[in-house]
Amino acid sequence: MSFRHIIAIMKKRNKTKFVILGLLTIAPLSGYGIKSLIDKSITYFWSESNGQIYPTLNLLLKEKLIILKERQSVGKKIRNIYTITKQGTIELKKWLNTLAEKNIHRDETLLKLFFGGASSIKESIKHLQTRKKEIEKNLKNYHLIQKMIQTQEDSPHNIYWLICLRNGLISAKADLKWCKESIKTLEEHKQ
Amino acid sequence: MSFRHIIAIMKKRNKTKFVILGLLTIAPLSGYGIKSLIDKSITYFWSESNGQIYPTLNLLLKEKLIILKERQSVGKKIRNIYTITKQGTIELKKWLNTLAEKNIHRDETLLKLFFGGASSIKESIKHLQTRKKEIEKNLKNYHLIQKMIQTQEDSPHNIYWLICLRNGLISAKADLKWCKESIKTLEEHKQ
DNA sequence: GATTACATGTAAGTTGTTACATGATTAA
DNA sequence: TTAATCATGTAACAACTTACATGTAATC
Repeated sequence: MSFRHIIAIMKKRNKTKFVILGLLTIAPLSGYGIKSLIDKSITYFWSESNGQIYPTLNLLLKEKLIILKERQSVGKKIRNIYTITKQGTIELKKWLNTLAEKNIHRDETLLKLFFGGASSIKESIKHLQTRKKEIEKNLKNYHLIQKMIQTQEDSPHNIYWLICLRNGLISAKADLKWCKESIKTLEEHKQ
Repeated sequence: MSFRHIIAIMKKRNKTKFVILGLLTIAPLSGYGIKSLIDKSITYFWSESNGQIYPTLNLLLKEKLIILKERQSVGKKIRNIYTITKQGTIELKKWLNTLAEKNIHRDETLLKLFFGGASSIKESIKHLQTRKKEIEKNLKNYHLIQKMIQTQEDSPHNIYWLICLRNGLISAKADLKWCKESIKTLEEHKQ
């Protein structure tokens, strides 16, 4: 036990806090609603689990960054709807205006391809084909989301949502191109 | 405390193990060598910290998937060089031939852009410009790595490394295009 | 009558990073 | 002589997932 262990270790940025605050600027939501919204919208670049959401919700309540707007109780069913507070929007804005940390992305498919020499061309092609299918599925979904955003009434969020969506579209298309090209390269190499 | 907590919870896939095994198929390496090689090669799609590498190295020794090939001792300096065992290559191959888990990628920049409506156009453009600079830096590095691989003698790894590199190049270019386009969109929206 | 969706929450784990300690060697 | 690089390792934490418990309400 040395000195360094006594002094406080650098606080980690709990991003779940800001994801929740951000979503509450769109509409008041329950914990369940937050999880569903994440899975329907930002899931392609961000995800959260219930084990993160519910405890964070209580933390935010304690810090007065959100408040319980409504507590529905039909029979024994409980439903908590939260709203962001003024202090909450201030904290969110502070974080939004802060430089993003360098994002560390981990891609298991690429890792397996990198070590392809220790396996076989056949297996590597299989990984690429699985990836290809996944991208094609995502692409279809992106198009659906795009229509949904474009047909809804104008909101200050729309421009930002379309930008994020466009990132998904462009990246997916590029990745797809790479898949096709790489499958071809490996197949030619086989002969 | 219920039954579910007594029965073993599903084992997690320790991917650090396979990263190390994979790198040892390229050459015998020390812990330090492994860390350096990761930072010079696969860092764009995979990273590991010393806190993961050294304990895993001892785990792999215990499981006999690697062996201590050489123990250099000049003065008091210690240096452990590890080699992969036959059993190690078998385990690696097993993992390589297994479907990759769906990769969850978390992108803080996109998250901040998604909530841009709670901040300002100016701040959102700033995030995009930071991203743009980062990609441009990466692109330069990709070109350097590409030359390095292409000028070195032919090895069974080359084709796979070039495929991974090409993913970096294609993705980076697509992302850069998106950055430029999005900056323009937001700037036009300002007026 | 069974399944799915709605709804909240936690225990127990795994995974991963950070910030050090320790000390040798090499280059400016 | 100072700084950087080489080299191994760990304590303390933060972050995150999984697999449940425990219900209600709606729908097929």
